Amino acid sequence: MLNDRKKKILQLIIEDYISTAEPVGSRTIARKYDLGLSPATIRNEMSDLELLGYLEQPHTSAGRVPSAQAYRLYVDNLIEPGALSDNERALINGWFTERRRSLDEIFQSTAKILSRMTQNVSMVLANRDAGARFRYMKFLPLDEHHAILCIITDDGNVDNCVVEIPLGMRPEELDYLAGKISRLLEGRELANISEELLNAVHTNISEDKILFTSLVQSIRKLRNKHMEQRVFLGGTKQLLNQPEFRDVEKVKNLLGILEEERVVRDLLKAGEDSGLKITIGSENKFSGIQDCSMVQATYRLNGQIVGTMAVLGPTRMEYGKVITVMDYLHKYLKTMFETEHK
Amino acid sequence: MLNDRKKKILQLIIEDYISTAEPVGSRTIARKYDLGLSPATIRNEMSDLELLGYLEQPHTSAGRVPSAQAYRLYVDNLIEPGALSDNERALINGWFTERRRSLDEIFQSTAKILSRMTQNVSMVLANRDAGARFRYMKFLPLDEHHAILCIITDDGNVDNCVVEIPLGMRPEELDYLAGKISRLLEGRELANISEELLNAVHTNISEDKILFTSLVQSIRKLRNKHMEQRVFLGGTKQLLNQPEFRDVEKVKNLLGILEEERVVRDLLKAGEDSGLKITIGSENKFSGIQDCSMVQATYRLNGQIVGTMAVLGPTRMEYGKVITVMDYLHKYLKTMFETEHK
DNA sequence: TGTTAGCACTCTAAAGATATGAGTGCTAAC
DNA sequence: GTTAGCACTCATATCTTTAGAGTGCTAACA
Repeated sequence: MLNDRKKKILQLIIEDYISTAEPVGSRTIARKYDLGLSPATIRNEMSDLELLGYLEQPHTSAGRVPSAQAYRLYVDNLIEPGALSDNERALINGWFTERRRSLDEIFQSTAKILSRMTQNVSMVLANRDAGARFRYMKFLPLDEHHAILCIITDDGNVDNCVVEIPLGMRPEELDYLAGKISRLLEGRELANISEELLNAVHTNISEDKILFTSLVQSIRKLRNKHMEQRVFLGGTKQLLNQPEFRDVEKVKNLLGILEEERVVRDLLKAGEDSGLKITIGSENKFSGIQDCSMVQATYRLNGQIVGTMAVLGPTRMEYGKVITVMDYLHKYLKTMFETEHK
Repeated sequence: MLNDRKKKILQLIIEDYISTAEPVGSRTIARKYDLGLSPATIRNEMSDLELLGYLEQPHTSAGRVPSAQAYRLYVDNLIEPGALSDNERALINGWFTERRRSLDEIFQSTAKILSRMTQNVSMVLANRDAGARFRYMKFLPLDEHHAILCIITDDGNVDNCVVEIPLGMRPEELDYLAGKISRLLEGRELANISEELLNAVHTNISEDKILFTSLVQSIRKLRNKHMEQRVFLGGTKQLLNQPEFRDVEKVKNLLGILEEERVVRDLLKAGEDSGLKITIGSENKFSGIQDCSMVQATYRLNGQIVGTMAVLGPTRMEYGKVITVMDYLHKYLKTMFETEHK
């Protein structure tokens, strides 16, 4: 479609615009990059590129700005995947080791790093071990009326909640109950502990109806809690570094959207299927961010979606850098998870 | 010191400035509020107030703006504690019931409500049950090499972590160990489980040195985790609604400070002793927020500090409203905690 | 046929000039 | 003690001018 020279010029314009945020003129290209062409020639080419829909002019006497179509071509064909500098790599490693006690903190760190490295807002959607299996449950006595119900999954996670128990129930009885239920649910993926199964548990055992209703309720609650997807945001501050958000109104607008966890969740879920997804400007169907671009990467472990991370920013985004960073983070997380889960 | 008329005029100026963020002129006061005085008279009074250090002029032909000294007088003497409207009360209750499964979520909601109601940044420092007592510990078997160590406190909380155990150790042995340690620590406030005590536990029991070192380590870790103070922020978005933060640079500045959890923690800890503390402008010793005011309230349960909440904003802050909201939240949280802990 | 120098033209953004108006301080009269 | 009147100040808004970056077009050149 475009000859090599046009492509080259377009690429330079895009990259110049990405780094300066200023409309790019023919002279700039001629001066900054040694193409062996005069401004006039470049001007002619730019004129063509505009006609083809790749460039736009904010006004007659400004330079030109890449269109969404140009960015699309750029990320699909022109982009050259870069590598992180040793410095950056060290920075990332440092941030990660700073805090990483729990899964949540790892995801939070991921969001933070992503935003720091890309100077944009980052979002991480963590699927809490959807594949975890029920191992067993156990009661820990608390006082005469209460015990703590613990559910242990095969990845070594414990979820617990307080349940009410009938007065005078002995520990052995509780152990017996726990064992009975455990045998029914053992080895099940939490995701597959359906309502039907819970109901089956309920009817199957008839020792103490009232206690059981509350127990099944608690199991359900813990199951949901364990499976809950969590959203982590990063870089609402970096946002302010982007010239596009010099205007406070725009910032408010975007922050308003990000504040709604539900919206962010939907946004991320929408792009979860493909490994790497880049949405440019109005390609995105969510209102309010149609002048933004989003780069999203979804990661799996044994086929299961572990999480999805995304960077949201102006269409003028360092796509190459973003992809490189995400790639590095992916590898990092991968080894981290694999050693963790042995 | 000031006669009643001066006080009244000063109060009106402060309140007008708080609500409009514009320097207040003598005519405005005369027109808006029916004092039975002409602008000229008010002008004379204002001139006096300026001489006394209560008012400042941004420039000759602007109105006047209250000084820090004026705000100090205002919060100490002039302020009239308001009441929340039914509407606001309903709003708060709604936000609280929206999510309140865990302690953390309650504190997070508190921060959110505080910022929404006051249109300022809010901070909540939660002392995780400093008074909780060790009840007992228990091992939940996981696999051949690992068990989950659970520590149960008298408030029904369970903290857990995975510990490595020697191959072939039987559940009964683990139970025996757990019992032995539990007897040593039982009834102790977690805060009082000192390093010495842990060392005593360590030397006291000589069954399996290596296992024990790791166990004591884990207990220490869980103790620290349980006692960890947590910081919750709210309303970084509301910040942008304040005219003082129309300038993106200022926003960045403040957000930069709030991003450092350590700084926020120190900031809040500094004002923890008194019940209600209002710091105006440069009264605050922390750099970067010296053109801001902070209203902070610390709450106790049985003498123990449960948490401290604060609102940070421009010196032009609705002090009355902030205090009213905090007061309401305090009562709300109090009943919530008391019913929770019976 | 592709490339380039030259030049008139366009249009924004910065700089400068002018006008408006809110607010003050002071004086003199009530 | 209060107030009307008036000159004065100064930030802000508006208009005007200027400078400069960039374009499109034409004509000449390889």
